[in-house]
Amino acid sequence: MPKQYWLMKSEPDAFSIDDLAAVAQEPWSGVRNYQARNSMRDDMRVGDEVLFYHSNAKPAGIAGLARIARTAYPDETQFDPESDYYDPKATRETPRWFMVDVQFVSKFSKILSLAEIKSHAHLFSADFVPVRKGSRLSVAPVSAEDFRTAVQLAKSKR
DNA sequence: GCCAACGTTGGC
DNA sequence: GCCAACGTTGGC
Repeated sequence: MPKQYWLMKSEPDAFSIDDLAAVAQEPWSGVRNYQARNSMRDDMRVGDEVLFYHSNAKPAGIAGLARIARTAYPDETQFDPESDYYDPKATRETPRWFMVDVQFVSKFSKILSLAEIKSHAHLFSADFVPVRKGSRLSVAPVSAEDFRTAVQLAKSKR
């Protein structure tokens, strides 16, 4: 399968691009959306490239790049009654939620804000998640073209 | 804090 | 299987 591209959202108050840089690699636990899970479980491959998006941030936008370092395996937090992400319907025999490992690649010198992305919406496909109204997917596929465009835009900033 | 958009749940 | 109610996401 050719390399694929993704956008993954995180609230920087909880886990930012700086946090990812500090740990180098992180299990992406806590995803509790079926579409996002299916993308991680079925489609992500080691080496896939990721736009790391800060949501609920000032400003919101793409903060840097990451890559997939490990394919999907069961998210331990679903089995932990103490966890916010506990799922009583999940069992170790039939886990419901999966996670991948995400590895830090780079932090943009300046965040590519959502406002900037929208002001250049014509450069992106209509499917590009940040320009799609009301998109709430925490993990979403991105076309190779949109990925490249986002990286170029970010790097053209100073 | 507001609220639109969207996903999930559960009654029928 | 439909769909209203509800909860959450996420930009502003």
